[in-house]
Amino acid sequence: MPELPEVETTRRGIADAILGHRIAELQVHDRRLRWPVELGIAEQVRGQQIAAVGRRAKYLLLGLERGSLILHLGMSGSLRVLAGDTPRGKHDHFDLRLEGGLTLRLNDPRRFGSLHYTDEDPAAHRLLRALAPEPLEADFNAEYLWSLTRRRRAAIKQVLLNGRLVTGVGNIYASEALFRARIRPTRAARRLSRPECAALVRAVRAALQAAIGAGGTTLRDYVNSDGNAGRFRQKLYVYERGGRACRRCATPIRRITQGQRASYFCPRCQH
DNA sequence: ATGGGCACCTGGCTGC
DNA sequence: TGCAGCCAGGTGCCCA
Repeated sequence: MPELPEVETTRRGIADAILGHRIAELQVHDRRLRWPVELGIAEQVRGQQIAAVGRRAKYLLLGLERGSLILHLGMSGSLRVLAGDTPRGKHDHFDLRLEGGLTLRLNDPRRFGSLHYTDEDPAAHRLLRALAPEPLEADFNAEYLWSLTRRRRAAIKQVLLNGRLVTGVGNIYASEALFRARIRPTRAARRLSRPECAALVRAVRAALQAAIGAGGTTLRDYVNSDGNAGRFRQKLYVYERGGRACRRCATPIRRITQGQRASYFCPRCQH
């Protein structure tokens, strides 16, 4: 599910409600996430105040007084801020109960999400330390993309999905960004010209920012922290639009498979 | 070093 | 209705 725009929408949606609140208790109802939630976490976070609500790539970071909670929504996770007495439902994994009565609850049917705690700088955590630059920051730029792609024989779509090279972009926005940059997903990364790298960087940024502005994309089950669907689906150019008319030139959008995942592109607009 | 494929899950949809 | 098969927004890890 969530790519960077959905995670960022979630971050913004929960920040005001939980910032400055103290953790009364972390109640883990179902430890079974991508990695089993470590039992000691509850003990470590109890009583700590939430000092920051940040994001690194698709990870949410809750900065506490003495450490950080690192959480990932996987393919199907969503976070809600709820009244503490809201009944639990299927696939609810934990409640971060706050003093004052609210609770931050994770629901994740497919269990690809995760929850970790670290006392150290979260950037040094094993899950975060090798991540590429933030796509909306200045160090993700044409020069960066150009130099890293020079030796890459892999398709540019695969490069966009490799979090050590580019972060925040998942299957939806990889196709969307490539459409905006007019580059075919199958092009070998090393064959991109400098101007194409520049265009792709701009396209990645534009696609992510537009989606953030619309509260993310809901295809099936994603909900924002307010329980509502994202509104970006209507604005997608190619994703899940196989066979339908290209919004730019009316040619039917094509669907192909790359690395066992769907890619969509316009055979006329993209080269 | 790079790249390809698999694994981890549940649920919804399609077609027989 | 039932059931098998396929597909889905992520990403760490193993192997060649």
